Amino acid sequence: MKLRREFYQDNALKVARKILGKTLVHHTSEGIVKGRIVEVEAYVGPNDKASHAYNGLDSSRTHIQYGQGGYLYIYLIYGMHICTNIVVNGVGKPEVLLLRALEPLEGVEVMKKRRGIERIKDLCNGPGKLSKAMGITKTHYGTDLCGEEIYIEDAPDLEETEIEESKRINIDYAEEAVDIMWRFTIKGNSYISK
DNA sequence: GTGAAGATTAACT
DNA sequence: GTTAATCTTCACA
Repeated sequence: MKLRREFYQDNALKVARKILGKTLVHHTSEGIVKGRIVEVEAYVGPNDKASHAYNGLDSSRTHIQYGQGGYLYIYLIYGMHICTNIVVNGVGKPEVLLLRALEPLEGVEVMKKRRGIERIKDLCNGPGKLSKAMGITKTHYGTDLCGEEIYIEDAPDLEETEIEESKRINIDYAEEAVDIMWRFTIKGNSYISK
């Protein structure tokens, strides 16, 4: 069962809790790959210094964030890694969720081939890694998650006690925003990033 | 047109 | 723990 548009039309912190445990699906020419979402971070612009949309910045890169939820926001970081984000909330609300880690479920052989490694636990335990393993590239910027190529499959909601909140990672430049607990993980899952 | 910095990763010491 | 790899984007002129 594919998640509908309504799922994404809510504030980032709520959607982050709901999206944990759901399954990201990508239909590619090499086969179908699926991964369970076990770690996300919320970026709530324009008041979040760590967000690319901080201070209401609406450039060609961030523009997709201002549209309605349920679309992919993709960008290249450090010249070599792809980061995959999901736009949430309504028009005029630049809020996104950064996918930080997945638990590989299907198409594991394809992931191994793309990543060039064998250890399953290392396939998707980081933003750049999961993007490569899932076959997501810059060309997927703006892809509609309510379409057929990439979407999220529904799964039962997790118990509150299974969700762990913590500080976000690698945003030291964001001053006071570094202490906000906007990273959400599934407690005890061994596929989350280091 | 130019320059600085980054929501990371892997391979070091 | 430290560092190189590598290129897009933004801010300014």
